[in-house]
Amino acid sequence: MLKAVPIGEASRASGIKVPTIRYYEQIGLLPSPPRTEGNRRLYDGADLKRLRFIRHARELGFEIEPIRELLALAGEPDRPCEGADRIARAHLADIDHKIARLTALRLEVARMTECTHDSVSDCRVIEVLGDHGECLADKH
Amino acid sequence: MLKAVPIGEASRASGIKVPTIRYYEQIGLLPSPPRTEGNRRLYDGADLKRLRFIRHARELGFEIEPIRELLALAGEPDRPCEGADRIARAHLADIDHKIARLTALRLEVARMTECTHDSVSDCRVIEVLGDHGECLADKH
DNA sequence: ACTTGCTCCTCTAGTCACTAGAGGACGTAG
DNA sequence: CTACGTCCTCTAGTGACTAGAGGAGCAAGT
Repeated sequence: MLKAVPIGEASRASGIKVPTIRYYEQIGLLPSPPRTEGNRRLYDGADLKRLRFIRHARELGFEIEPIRELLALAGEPDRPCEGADRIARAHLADIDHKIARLTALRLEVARMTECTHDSVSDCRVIEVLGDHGECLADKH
Repeated sequence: MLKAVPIGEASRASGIKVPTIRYYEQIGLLPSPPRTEGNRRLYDGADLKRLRFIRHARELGFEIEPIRELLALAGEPDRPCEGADRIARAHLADIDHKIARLTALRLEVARMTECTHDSVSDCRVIEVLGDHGECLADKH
């Protein structure tokens, strides 16, 4: 309500790039703001708050659809906790899964790079990649 | 040289889906194999080896371009180690970077889900996402 | 010979979350 | 009045596939 700002300033205030803000509007994550006579978007304080919410959620690795749900839940001050909590827990499980997978990969790639490096034609990197039996785990 | 197989069998033997094999051929990761009179691809042992190499590298999280380089290096038995080792080490650094970032995210999302759950209108999930000051770190 | 069912072919378009660029209009400071 | 920055819309590109349409080849059974 204090003042409405153009998209560039909304971008600076939220840390979201200008084309990305327009993209969020296009996919309906952000409501279409009013325009000036010159057809330029004008964002108010609520829009900026929403943008910062989105940015923070994206930084935490939430995908767009969960963010859409979280925004809907944040909109109604009654019982947001169950739904929001479920989404956050699902995301946490996803993060744990990714960390576990990357840790397994790390181990194998590290083993691979333990190349004696003096030997020339028997490179562990190439060898390990070529020989499937060298692999520790195949799980996704 | 033992026998050439059609794409479906190459898929089963390598664990790479049929459309993906065709895609690899399209982007030049895999040479175009000879065809039967009926225009069907025929893969020999070297092709299957290459496919398994690619699959294993993909499973370890290598991207296509690094794999392309690794395949080129594997092709010449002289001095493959320096280049291959560099690629593998770069990938390892990338994995470490991702793990570090995910670990930081995990901490924050976990903190977020420590919701007392009895309180209704003050949900930590929504609150943390809305309030930027709650954030521990902003780094990418 | 015919049909059934599987595999194969090419081609296009869709995924996710943007990003880049073209080509143009507006707004303001000098 | 001109220069520059900001804004507009629209299209296409990214990576690494995946899905589907629409059709042809091929082997086995009737």
